[in-house]
Amino acid sequence: MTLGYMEDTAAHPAQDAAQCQRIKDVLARVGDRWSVMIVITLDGGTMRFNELKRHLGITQRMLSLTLKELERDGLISRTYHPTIPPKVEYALTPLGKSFSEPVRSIGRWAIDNLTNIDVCRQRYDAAADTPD
Amino acid sequence: MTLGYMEDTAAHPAQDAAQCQRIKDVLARVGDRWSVMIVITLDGGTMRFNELKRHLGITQRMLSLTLKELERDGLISRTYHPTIPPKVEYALTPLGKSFSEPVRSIGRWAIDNLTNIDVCRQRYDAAADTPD
DNA sequence: CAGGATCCCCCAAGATACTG
DNA sequence: CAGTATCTTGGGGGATCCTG
Repeated sequence: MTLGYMEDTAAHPAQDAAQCQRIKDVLARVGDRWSVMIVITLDGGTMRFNELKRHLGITQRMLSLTLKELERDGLISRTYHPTIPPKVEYALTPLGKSFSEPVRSIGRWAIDNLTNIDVCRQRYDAAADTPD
Repeated sequence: MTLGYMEDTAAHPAQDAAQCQRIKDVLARVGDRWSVMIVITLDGGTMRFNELKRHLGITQRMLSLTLKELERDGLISRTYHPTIPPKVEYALTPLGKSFSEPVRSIGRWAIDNLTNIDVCRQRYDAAADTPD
């Protein structure tokens, strides 16, 4: 599988289609805004629930849901300390850490090209204002 | 900027916050399902509108909108051939190609860890069924 | 063929309130 | 503190029809 052209080949059409679907699934999870932000954040070290909440400016609900999904996928671990008040720590698993690498490369690209994209947008918008 | 912990530091709080926001913006564009799929597909070579449409199983509307955004961001180029019938070719720009690299690394990670994630999910779901 | 214009639906995600 | 439960809404995105 090449990640490039992904059309059905005469050779193994159904298999490719299935693979593509699976990749879409993973990318859906991975592409999710909050998932990415959480992974990036936890890459900096273990954090508690409300720490993440404040840090990301995410709502309680979305944080809770996203963390559960990430834990289900094995990307993060949840450690509950039955103290009073309770304390729950979230951290990247080895799988999560391996995932954070390509994610960081995307992040780095984003940083490196922020202004680049801005220039493109301005040029595009300017051209739209002056049609011809 | 480290992409790790991104909390306000005493040093430059506002700047960090602004950067984070920008990164979120770019990731929002980049994280978009169709944007990623289109970039991956075009990484395989130039394609026409309906080719992309068939290939991705995307609706006309979404394809049109997403292509416009990608063009605005300078990731893809649009070449119009005023023939009859008209012919429009889409291709990655150099910026788009540079972006496709980290995207491909994510794709590769996804492929490498599909089964890995499946196992984690099954284990998680099984544990949920047998709550201790 | 390449797309613009419209209508419409559904659910992702925010806000709010409550609990162990 | 670390969540769950419930209600509500914006807009993402599909379907359909139309044009140069």
